[in-house]
Amino acid sequence: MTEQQDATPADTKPGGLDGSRVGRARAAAGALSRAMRSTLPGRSEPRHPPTAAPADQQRSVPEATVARLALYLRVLSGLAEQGVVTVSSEELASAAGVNSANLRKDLSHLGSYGTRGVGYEVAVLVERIEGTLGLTRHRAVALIGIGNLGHALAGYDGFATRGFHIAALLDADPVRVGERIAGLTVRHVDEMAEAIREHDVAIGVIATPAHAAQDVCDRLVSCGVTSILNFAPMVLAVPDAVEVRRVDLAIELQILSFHEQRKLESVVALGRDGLEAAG
Amino acid sequence: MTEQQDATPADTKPGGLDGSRVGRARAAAGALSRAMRSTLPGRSEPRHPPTAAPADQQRSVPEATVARLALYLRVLSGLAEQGVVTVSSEELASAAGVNSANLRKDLSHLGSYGTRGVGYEVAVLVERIEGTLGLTRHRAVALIGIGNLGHALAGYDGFATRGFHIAALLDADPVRVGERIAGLTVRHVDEMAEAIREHDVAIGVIATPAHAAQDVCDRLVSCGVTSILNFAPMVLAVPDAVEVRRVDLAIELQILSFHEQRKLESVVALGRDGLEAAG
DNA sequence: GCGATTTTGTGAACGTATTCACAAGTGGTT
DNA sequence: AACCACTTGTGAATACGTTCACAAAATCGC
Repeated sequence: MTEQQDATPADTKPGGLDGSRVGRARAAAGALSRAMRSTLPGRSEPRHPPTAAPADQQRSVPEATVARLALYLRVLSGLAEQGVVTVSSEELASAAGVNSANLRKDLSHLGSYGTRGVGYEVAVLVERIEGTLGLTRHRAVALIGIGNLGHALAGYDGFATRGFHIAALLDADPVRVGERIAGLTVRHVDEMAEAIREHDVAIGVIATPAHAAQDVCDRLVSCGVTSILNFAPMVLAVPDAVEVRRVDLAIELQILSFHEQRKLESVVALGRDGLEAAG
Repeated sequence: MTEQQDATPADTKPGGLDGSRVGRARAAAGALSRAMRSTLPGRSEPRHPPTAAPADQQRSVPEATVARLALYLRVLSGLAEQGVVTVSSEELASAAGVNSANLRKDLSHLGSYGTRGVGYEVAVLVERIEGTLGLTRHRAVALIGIGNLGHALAGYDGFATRGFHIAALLDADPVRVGERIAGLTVRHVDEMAEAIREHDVAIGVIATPAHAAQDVCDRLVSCGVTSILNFAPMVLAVPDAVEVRRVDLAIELQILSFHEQRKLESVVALGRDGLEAAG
């Protein structure tokens, strides 16, 4: 997965200061303002003494596991709807497309509640995973950039179904301001601060064109938003404390293209080898 | 990624044999059409003899590297537009949000063409990366499911800009068939086979509701498509030889939610520790 | 209650990915 | 030509992630 994985790149600073964000030629690395960082206690979470509290296992859930937990949750919801009460690691794993040992290890990170010889209770797992992912709290989302993609996202009900609700739609284009979508009115991006405060927004979703994304991102950060989902095809610079996840459609296609290419090459290589062997 | 990242899940096997896929009540993954698989030569690419051709370094580019190459390409295109001719690993890395050693190692996989003391020529890198990712070939894409998201994808110009072009739009809803979007007419999904043959489609993009996705996927596979980008919120079952990448918006939000949660907890923990220390 | 069977939870082995750190080139300057 | 500042390319070290394999529960049938 990866990829997607680190998300908190280099550089920082919202405001002007180092306006040379990516400057001319080389200024990319430019003056890295390391400001903030003040708090974070070291990030690598030393090992906790064996005296740690027994109940809260959810320290140190590996990143890769987190992504899969969300996936398990999806599969489990489906099972629950079908009235399935218990599920074995083997069943759940194959429905999620992962190795069952991997699944068990993942679940063990949240202080697993399975029963040997039986499996896991679907309801219990759902509850534990939701707790770990923080889905019991209701999280408000602001969506910025109401173009084609923004429209689609605003209308996407997959958000609402799991504790997220879109609380604000923002766009810079006066023509779009005032439009009503999915029960919300599009507001101007300059009202971002109010909108975020009003609805206690925790997550910003950027669906603007690339050229506007960094500015929108900086504004979100300065409003205190520390989690951003970025659909704009570019790398955002943010302070360490802000978590950015990028969804890049063109890159996904390029990765697929690579695999197509490789299949082709291996066919060619096989053919060549065959000829060589035969010649 | 993440993540996002493995994409070719567990199991397979065409025939019955291990019919016990996932059992009854728990039949989440249901009747998986496992057809095909016929060809694939073994997937794990044994080690090649040391006599391998010297020029084609592109065997064994690690998965994680591939994802980043696409990212570098994006950054490099931006630099090229700005007229930048050479770039150092440090500059490029920080613009892409990765470690510079990591970047150099990535580039070394494609038989790097940098100059010590100077850096890389932007144009050369672009060319090498495009070659490695197979972007020199023109790749036709079929998009299935023309709802909100499908519309947005059909209109997204980020596809066209890098060697991909949407060759067919398909939907199961007769109401949508006939609609014209971005110069294409929506055809009925039953015409998939013709459409794919006509345009030599290499990649399928699924933007249908979850309940239709597996069926569409099976059809794509039976038409010989071996690369699929799946936006439907579910795990697709496919033969080993087919590469699936999933883009799941709700899961992205849930991962962000987890990090929000963790920040919160660490604040709470710090507070508690502080009190304990003080008390 | 006991053995057969199932399935969890996890140590250990393995594999992949990232980062460090530095020798070896390169171009520019004197 | 000798030096300096810079930057690549890569071995070695480290970190992270997955899979294996099996002991330790748990249930069931008798």
